[in-house]
Amino acid sequence: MLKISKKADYALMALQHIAAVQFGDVTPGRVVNTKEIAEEYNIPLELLAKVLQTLAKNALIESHNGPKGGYLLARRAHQITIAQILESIEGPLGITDCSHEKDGEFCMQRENCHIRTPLLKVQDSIAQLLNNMTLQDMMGGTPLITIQSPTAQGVER
Amino acid sequence: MLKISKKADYALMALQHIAAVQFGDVTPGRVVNTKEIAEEYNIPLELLAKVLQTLAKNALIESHNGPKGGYLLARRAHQITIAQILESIEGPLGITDCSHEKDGEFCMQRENCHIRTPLLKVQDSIAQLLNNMTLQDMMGGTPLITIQSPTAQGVER
DNA sequence: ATGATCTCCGATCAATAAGGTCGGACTAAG
DNA sequence: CTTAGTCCGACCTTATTGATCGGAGATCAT
Repeated sequence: MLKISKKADYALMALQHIAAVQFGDVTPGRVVNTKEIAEEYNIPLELLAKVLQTLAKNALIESHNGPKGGYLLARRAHQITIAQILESIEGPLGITDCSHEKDGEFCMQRENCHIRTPLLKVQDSIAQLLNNMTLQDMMGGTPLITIQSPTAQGVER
Repeated sequence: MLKISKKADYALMALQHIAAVQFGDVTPGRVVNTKEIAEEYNIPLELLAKVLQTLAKNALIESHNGPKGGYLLARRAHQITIAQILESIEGPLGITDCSHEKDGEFCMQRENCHIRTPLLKVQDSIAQLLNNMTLQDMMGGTPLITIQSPTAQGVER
C-alpha cells in the first residue's frame, strides 16, 4: 500500500544522478542526457524521457536541445524537495479522495464521515515529512528526517 | 499521489461505525450487518461486503452468520491500529518496489540505486505514524458540522 | 549555408490493478 | 422442516499505470 509509481521512482533516480554530476567533483556543470541515465540505471529509455519532460515542464530541470544537449538542475539540490518531485509526476498529495474537494463537490459519504478529519491529519504529517526532505538529503550522506505525529508525539529519523 | 484505495476508505468507515455502535451508549454490544453500514454511508453493498470479508479473514472483526447476524470488533478499538486496517486491505506498506525484496530478488536498478536508503527512512516514518494511531483515535465524532469537544478530541491517545 | 545527426517532444497502444457485480453456501430463527 | 437473512467466493468491467512509436526542433561539422 501507499506505493509510489515507477515513474516517480525514475524521477528520483534521475534527479539524484543529475545533481551528482552537476555538483560533483569529477565534471561539474556537465549536461547529462536521457540515454546516459537510462543505461546507468537500466530504465526504459523512452519512459524516462517522458518523465524528464514532465520534470522540465514543472521547472525542476532545464532542457537543452540538440547535440551535446541534455538536462540541468533548475535550482540547487537543497532547494528541491521530495514533495515537489513526487507531485510533479503523480499530482498533488491526497490520502483520501475528499482531500482537495472544491466548494460544491462532496463525496457520497461526506455527511456522516467520521474519518475525514483524522485522515487529513495523517496527510499533513506526511506532507511535512516530504516537504522537509530535499534532494540534497539524498546525496551521499545520511539524511535527517523529522516527522510531526498527529498523536502529538514526535517521531525521529 | 499516495492515495489509499476506496476499499481501504470503506474499511475505515465501517470499523469506525462498528466501534461506535459496539462501545457506544445507545445499544452497546449490538451486532451490525453489512446493509446497515452500506446505507448509512452510501457505499455499494456488495463491495463493502467484500471488504468486511477481508477484515474478518485478517481477524480484525468477527463474523456471525444467519439472521440477526453481522460483524463485531475482534479487539478493543485502541488495540486496532490504522496500519493494521490498511495493510489488511491493501497489503504491506511499501513506498518502493524494493521495500520487501526477499533474498535473491533485485530490481534492475539496485546496483547503482542511491535513493533506496533514504526512501526506506521515509517509509519507516510513515509506518510509525500509522502504527501509533489506533481506531480509538478516530472515535469521538468530529464529523462535518459538529463542534469539537475538548475532551473527546479525535486524535490523542 | 546546409546537410546530417542528435536531442527533446507529443500522441498512441498494451498490461496491470482497482472498482464494482453476480449467484451460491451457510446459519439460525420460526 | 421451511424460509428468510446473512456471509462468502468467483467473475466482469472500468480506470490507471507502464511502455512504445514516430515526428519536430536544435546544434554541430562540413
